[in-house]
Amino acid sequence: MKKIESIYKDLFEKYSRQGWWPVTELGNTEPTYNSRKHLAEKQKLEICIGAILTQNTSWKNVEKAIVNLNKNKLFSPEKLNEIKTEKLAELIKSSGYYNQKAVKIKNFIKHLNANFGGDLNLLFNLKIKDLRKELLKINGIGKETADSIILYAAKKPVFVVDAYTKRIFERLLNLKFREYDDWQNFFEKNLKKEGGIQKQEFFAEYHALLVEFGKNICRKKPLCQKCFLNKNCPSFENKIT
DNA sequence: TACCAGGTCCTCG
DNA sequence: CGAGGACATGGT
Repeated sequence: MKKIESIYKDLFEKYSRQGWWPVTELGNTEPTYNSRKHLAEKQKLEICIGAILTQNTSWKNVEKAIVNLNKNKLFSPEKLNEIKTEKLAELIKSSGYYNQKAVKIKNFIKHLNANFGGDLNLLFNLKIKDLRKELLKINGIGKETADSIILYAAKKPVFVVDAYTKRIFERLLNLKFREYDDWQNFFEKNLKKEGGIQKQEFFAEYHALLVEFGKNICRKKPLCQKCFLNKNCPSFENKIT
């Protein structure tokens, strides 16, 4: 078994299923973790907005913003189109960078409405490559945010690379790439099955597990003593604990 | 108190 | 290109 496969196995055995992406059940206001097989329109939009809100921000702060948006029934292309940027910024304040993020959300909605008639399914019908290109046209959506949307809202198999992913594999495998796409290619090539591409569920789970591991153990200042993967970790052996 | 969090864009050199 | 800065709240 490849190292990145056994790392997944160890993480899953330790943390079990993460149920990403957290989404609000219809009628409620707070997002919950509970891998849904099917997402309502409203929930897909919530994931897109959530992906923007969580840029360089802890999820707890994003949750408060999502609750506000839910209470105001704003997760619809029409409502988000109508609301003033300043008003939106106020509602998402807890997520930080709120002025920028309000503009980013508006940019996303404008693009969706102008080019896809406000229909996320129409956008998500694009092939992965085209969908990614489309999302990257929007000012405020970078590669990680685009891939999160593709993986968790459109439910297509892409490997999301975030700060945790890079940090964890730099330490665990001495892995280091300059470009985001090089990181992503590494995982997608090495996690490909013989029969074809890996399942979306697997990439979704792997990314979520890495976040959990990165938050609890492989922090910026890592807790190597507590780490259940330190056996073959070069960073641990080098005493960078 | 200082540091960190599920990044992205813009501006320089 | 690629480094460096701006954006900002809330938790530890």
